[in-house]
Amino acid sequence: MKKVYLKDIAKDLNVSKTAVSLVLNGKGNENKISQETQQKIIEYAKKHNYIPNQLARGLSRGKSETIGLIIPNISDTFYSKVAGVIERKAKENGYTVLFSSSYENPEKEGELIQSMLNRQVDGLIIASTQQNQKEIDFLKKEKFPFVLFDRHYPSKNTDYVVVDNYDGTRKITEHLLNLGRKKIGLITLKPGLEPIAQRLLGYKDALATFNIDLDKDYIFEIEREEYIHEIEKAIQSLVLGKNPIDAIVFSTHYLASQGLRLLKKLNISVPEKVAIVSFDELSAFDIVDPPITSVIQPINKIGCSVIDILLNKIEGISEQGTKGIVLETKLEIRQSCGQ
Amino acid sequence: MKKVYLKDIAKDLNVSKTAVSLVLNGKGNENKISQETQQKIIEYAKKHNYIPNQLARGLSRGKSETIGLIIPNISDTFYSKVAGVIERKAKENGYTVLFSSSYENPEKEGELIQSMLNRQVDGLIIASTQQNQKEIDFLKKEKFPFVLFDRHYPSKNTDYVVVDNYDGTRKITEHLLNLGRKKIGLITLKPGLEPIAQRLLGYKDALATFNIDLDKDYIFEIEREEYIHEIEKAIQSLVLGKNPIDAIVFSTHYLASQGLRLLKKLNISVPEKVAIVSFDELSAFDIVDPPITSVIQPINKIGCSVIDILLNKIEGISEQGTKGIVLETKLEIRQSCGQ
DNA sequence: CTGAAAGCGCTTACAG
DNA sequence: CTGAAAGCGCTTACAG
Repeated sequence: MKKVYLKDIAKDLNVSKTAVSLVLNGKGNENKISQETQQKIIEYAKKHNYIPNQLARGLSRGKSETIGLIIPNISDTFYSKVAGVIERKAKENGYTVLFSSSYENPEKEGELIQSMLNRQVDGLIIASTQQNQKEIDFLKKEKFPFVLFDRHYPSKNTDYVVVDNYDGTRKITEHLLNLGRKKIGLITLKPGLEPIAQRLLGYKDALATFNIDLDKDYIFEIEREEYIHEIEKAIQSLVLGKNPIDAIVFSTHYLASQGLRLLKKLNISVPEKVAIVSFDELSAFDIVDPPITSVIQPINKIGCSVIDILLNKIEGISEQGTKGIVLETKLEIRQSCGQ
Repeated sequence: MKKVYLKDIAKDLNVSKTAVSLVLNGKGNENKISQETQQKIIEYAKKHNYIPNQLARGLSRGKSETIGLIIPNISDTFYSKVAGVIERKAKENGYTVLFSSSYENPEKEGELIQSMLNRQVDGLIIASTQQNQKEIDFLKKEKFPFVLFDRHYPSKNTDYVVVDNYDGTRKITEHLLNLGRKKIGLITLKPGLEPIAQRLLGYKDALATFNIDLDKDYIFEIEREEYIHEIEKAIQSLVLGKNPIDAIVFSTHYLASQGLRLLKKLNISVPEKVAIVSFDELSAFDIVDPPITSVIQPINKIGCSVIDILLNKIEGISEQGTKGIVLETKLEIRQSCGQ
């Protein structure tokens, strides 16, 4: 069975390519093509398993019905879950999604943006490394539809969807303070990303609210690629140092789980001796020993908001300016913070 | 800044489109285009931010440099991790990956295959619902490059990469038996998927090896979409029934974590009263209370093997027949099985 | 209602 | 070394 093309159908059925194209795109009626002809064409297409070439179609129409999704890492729970929501919503609207991971590498991210543009995606969704000013400016200048999520460029006027990282960390730190913990460490990542900056701020402001002086030795800013190694030093210093802490705030789920692993190894009782809380979570955090108190991100809302904004942009419904959405997080109190 | 095309470069530089195309595709030297001209073209392209249209390129060359990945659910850890590996490897070889989730819906899977074909992907990777004989046959007939993973069609002669589900479950069940557990329940999914069938077999054969009669009441085959609800009944029946078990084998990570949640709720001590083990794991299973003994799948190897086979197929290096790879699993003994 | 034709933006023999 | 031209497989005014 050889491949069949539009022209084959047209020839075999003694109609024009135009007619075939129109009918197969559901424009038969509005172009007043006889029911009989339409029937004939549709049946033939089905019978011979006609597969329209989207490349040709896209080229001709200047639209690919594809959305590009660039995230730090598809294997990370948070991103894979958001990706799931985005994909589902995109599909519902007739779009396929092309995804790629930047692995936090700005150059790679730049290349990915280029590559997506090459492929004529109709729009772009990016959880950025925040170090590609140039590309973002380019997209803006070209008025190319895109929306940032999770990490945006606060200084730039773009569409974005983020959660309130400041508020989340602040709430959770204050929760520890309310429980009487006074010496609270923070294990977070090296500066560079807006959410991380916000989480640091939230922690600091919570302490300030309770009139507790900030102890620089209580804050560890870890290199992401080296976190397994560096977090060990951080924990040891916080727990076994001269002035041991009684609680730790972890700014990501992987820092929290690794931190807990190490605390267990050191036989530090959690939460009795050291209470811990995490920004973001893993799906088993509720059955961990002890269950980890976490700041929960509204995954579904994030994905839906992103797609909504993007599709409106693509379809030109809302060209008036840009839209920034900041979503609330939710505190999930579990045992690790000492309730 | 308006968009620039091949023809613009050619015109502005007073060379032919051919020359521009050749140079930009790195074929300048082999076509003996003067260094000077090449330089000129490359600079111009960079300066004006020339973005070649991959749709046009693909259409013209009959190759899209894209791979389609169809999985049950991108949000599931296992698939998102394999997807990560596949994406990385694909990228290294110049391919972008188009991904879509079937959500275990055969019709949807069929549509996705069609859609990917429409988009002229060069090859397809599928973790199938195993209910699309027709599509698979079609791909085979067309000699379209594709490889199945995780779930394949045992009766069909295709390329595939799976793990030894039978062996994994058997090993882990025997481990329980060796520890003296005799009344071992199985909580698994309704039949339909090859891995699930194999896991059931492994469990049964392990019991047989130890001369233990199979008790039908100990096996619960759960409807996936209803698992939260159904597993509750299963656990209650196994644990609180007239003939309570002393161990449970869970055939997936989400069944295991949900099962443990329920056992905790019922105040059943694990592993003292009931030992549990899981096929596959979540990343926090080692810090869960108690840490869950699991059969680990070689994620990285799965992804690499899949890509290897597919790329060979696409590039026509190995047309001779099909290749089936069965990878070994690893037992990770933790506390939940009573060691 | 229908058909011939131009065009989408590339690549690639082919002739010089 | 280079250019004109055909072709990839569609869509879509436009003329009838």
